[in-house]
Amino acid sequence: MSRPGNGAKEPGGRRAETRQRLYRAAAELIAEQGFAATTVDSIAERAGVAKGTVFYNFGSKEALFSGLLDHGIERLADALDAAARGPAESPVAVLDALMLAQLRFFDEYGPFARVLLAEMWRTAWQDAVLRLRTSVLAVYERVLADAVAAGELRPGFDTGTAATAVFGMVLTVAIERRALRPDQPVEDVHATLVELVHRRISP
Amino acid sequence: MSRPGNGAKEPGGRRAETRQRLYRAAAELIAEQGFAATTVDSIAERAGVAKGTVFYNFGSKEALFSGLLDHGIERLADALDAAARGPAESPVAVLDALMLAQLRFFDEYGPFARVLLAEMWRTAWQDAVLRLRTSVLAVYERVLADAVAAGELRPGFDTGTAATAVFGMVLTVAIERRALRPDQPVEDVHATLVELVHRRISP
DNA sequence: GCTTTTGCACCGACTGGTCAGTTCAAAACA
DNA sequence: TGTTTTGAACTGACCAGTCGGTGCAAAAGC
Repeated sequence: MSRPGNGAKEPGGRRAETRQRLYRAAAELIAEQGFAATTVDSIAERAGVAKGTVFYNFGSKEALFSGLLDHGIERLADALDAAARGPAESPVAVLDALMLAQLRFFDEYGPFARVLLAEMWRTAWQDAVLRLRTSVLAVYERVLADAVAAGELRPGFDTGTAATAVFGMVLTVAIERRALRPDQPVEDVHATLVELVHRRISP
Repeated sequence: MSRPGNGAKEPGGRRAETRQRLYRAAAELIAEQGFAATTVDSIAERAGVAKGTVFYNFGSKEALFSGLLDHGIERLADALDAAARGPAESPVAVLDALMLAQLRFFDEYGPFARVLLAEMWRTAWQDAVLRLRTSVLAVYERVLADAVAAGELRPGFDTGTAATAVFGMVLTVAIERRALRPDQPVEDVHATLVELVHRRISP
């Protein structure tokens, strides 16, 4: 039958590329207008694809969006994991690296950052939020726990809240920079955040 | 004309109360579902009012939302201003007070916090964002600038980015707490944020 | 006093338009 | 050859905004 057989796995495949284009178009439009205000027609048009293709590939508007969230969260988790595995002198230095990696990721996938921020706490996508918590926030929390273990943070420090705090801080700043100060180097923003969090200040 | 003509000004007036109820209902529903997905019918229903009343009072769905944003931003700005004017030993202590005030405000008006987070960067509401920046973020920025002047922060420190960072951090944490840890005292969350930002840590 | 008028605030059925999702035959691909 | 995409027509639900009408309390008239 004409049901989605496979072909979705191979990264370079025709179908995979169509999906990428749809993800990109959907992220842009939803970032601009929100999920409900974005029509499937407009997504298809921006992706340069027929409307039928959207339903052939995803089955529904919701499934497309759900796939988009999963896709983005997975890539973000990969980026943070990679940063966390790099060489670093101390847990706190790893925290720096994480923040920079998150900034760079959202610099590249700006529309996704806005989608994530806007939809993150919507009860409709609780599954995706759960994945965000277990695969992205967990990276931050682990590093903070390491810092506690290394004596760089007080024992008993609430690493869960702190992880959310740092993630939200970077997310907000990344979006603000893209919207209002696109020319400011990411490194400068990162330096400010590091100073703010680490108090590495020389008056 | 023969009669009060407005009635919108007097806080206890019938019309003012209707508007308050509509703001509240709209904030709750939009926080849950987003602006576009929220119908005027549902807002009216939750407010215990007929649909026509919404249009009588605000003219359009957009105008209602715009009014809601302004209303909330104004109250938030007032809350932060009050906190900033309170007695404090140093600019950094004022920063603490600001974060606590913001946490408390969003604790009380949780739905508004989510609306703000989700819609803040939507180009459609640029005016409201501008008001947020000039009346809310400016309070943070001023305090940070004071800290620079007092030698508590390095000269040249990017107070604009830092203000956004702190605001976004508190906003994110406030929403997460309400959604996932409603029993945790606001003061505990505040303490964690203060430690994170101030490095007041005793290993 | 007490009756009538005025107009604010509200009501809710109705309308005109929009959009998600379906269907399918034909074409393009690989 | 089987898979994927196309494009266009169709439907059924849904929704913002409209509009004629109601209730009511204060002011004006008597």
